[in-house]
Amino acid sequence: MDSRFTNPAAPPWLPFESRRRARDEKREAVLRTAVQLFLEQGYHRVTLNEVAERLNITKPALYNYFRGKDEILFECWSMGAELVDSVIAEIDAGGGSGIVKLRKLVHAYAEVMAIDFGASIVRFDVRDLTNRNARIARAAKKRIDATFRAYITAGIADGSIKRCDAKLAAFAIAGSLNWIGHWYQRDGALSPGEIADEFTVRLTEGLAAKPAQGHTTTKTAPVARTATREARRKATGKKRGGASR
Amino acid sequence: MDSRFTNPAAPPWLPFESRRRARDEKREAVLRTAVQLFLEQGYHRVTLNEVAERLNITKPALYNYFRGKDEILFECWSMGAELVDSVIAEIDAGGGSGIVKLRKLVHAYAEVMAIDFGASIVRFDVRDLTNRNARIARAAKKRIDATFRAYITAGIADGSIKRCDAKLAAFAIAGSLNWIGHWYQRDGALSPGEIADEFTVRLTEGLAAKPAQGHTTTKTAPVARTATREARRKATGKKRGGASR
DNA sequence: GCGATATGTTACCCGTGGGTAATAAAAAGT
DNA sequence: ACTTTTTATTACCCACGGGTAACATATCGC
Repeated sequence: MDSRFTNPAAPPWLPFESRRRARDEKREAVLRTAVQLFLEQGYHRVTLNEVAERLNITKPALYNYFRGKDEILFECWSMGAELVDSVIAEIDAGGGSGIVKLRKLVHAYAEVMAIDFGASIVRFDVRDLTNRNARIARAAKKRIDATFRAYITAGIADGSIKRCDAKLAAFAIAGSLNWIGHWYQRDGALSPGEIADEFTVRLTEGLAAKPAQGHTTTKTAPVARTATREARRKATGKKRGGASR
Repeated sequence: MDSRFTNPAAPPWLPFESRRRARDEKREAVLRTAVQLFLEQGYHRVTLNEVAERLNITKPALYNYFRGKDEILFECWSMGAELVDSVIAEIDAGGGSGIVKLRKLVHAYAEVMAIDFGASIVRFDVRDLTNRNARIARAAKKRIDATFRAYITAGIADGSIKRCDAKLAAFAIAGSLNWIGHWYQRDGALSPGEIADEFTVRLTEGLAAKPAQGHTTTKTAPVARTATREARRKATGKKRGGASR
């Protein structure tokens, strides 16, 4: 079997092979490679030469797809943010009490942390981004935190969650989940599913008004990329933010 | 009142003032300044010139106290690790069931995360250290994690904590606490004490076998620097690790 | 007071790595 | 088949910042 299909980050530029794949595929291939390297070694220790080398191209070729290193970082980050956004959108679309929504969020968020792009949300340093992009990133993080808080507040209101400081409870839960992004590794003993299941009960058992009503088999559909990205992709190659940098 | 006494990181090199303070005081002043800058801007964005400037000296002067930037980083990290070590030592010295020890640890650890040196344990990237120091750092982190796990295991054994996966429970709790180091800020709405109190109940209420026996007023003495550092300080200026770098 | 040691300073080196021409070679359009 | 556009390459620039050498000046033991 061709390793290009088994290796998640295999580059479409295999030497001496047809290079006629679509631009977007290549762009994403860059991001997949970059996010791996960034997580592995840390943004500052990864050189663009290194990224390019893994893709069987050279550094300047990257500039056909991105305006600079920091934009690659931001796009990786963005991919992760979209994962979370789609998760939240789906939960909001569905119904349920506060505690049910919270449990869904905890479960799905835990799984996102086990994905490279997902982990990048919490492991990348927003200070490495341009001012403009940093603001976007911070706003997104704030929205995510607000969602945790909203579900808890809703749960207290509808009686499914017992009285507590929603702000601190959200911090505690989100912190615990974010930390997964720092210790999880694919080849570890725990699968993303196991981690998500365990964290779902562990992080909410103290909050539930009732001792926990049987197993929460209300699984969210496996995280998938949405189409929201499509639109923005077309804007590539245009000017970068004004007051940034 | 002289700002030197109110500002926590005021340098002892005030211009045109007597510079005859002890070497160790200056060394620590460097660390206090460095840790602040590192947390504020991130290790890679802080230049040694900048550190020196804040201390009213010049870059090469720093090399009288440290062998290089990474050693400064490690020593900052080390200060934090000692805070945790002393906390654990104190708890181990005292008695109590598993849940009591765990609560003490959670409370004290939360407070450590609100201290610059404490936050540095979780916010600095071990990959910025030399191989030798990175090993030391990783080992220390492992010991801390093992302590959380040990208290939980002990609690399950003595019946004060209900059955659960000790490994994942420890990850959940430690993650939540570590995350404090990422969001806490001195000028925020929450005081370290409030955070510690809230986290102590929030993170252990789900684990306790009994619904929580009144307020846990078993406060650990405020975190203080131990004397263990004294010995090592004397070794300064000697050769650095062999296979490192 | 006087040499030895500790602690600074100024001036410099140089490796690193992001970013940019200038240019070649495919792909695509017509 | 030809031009045009896209995509990649080779060769280079240069700012930045960690680290060092050579030198100046306190401080201290005696």
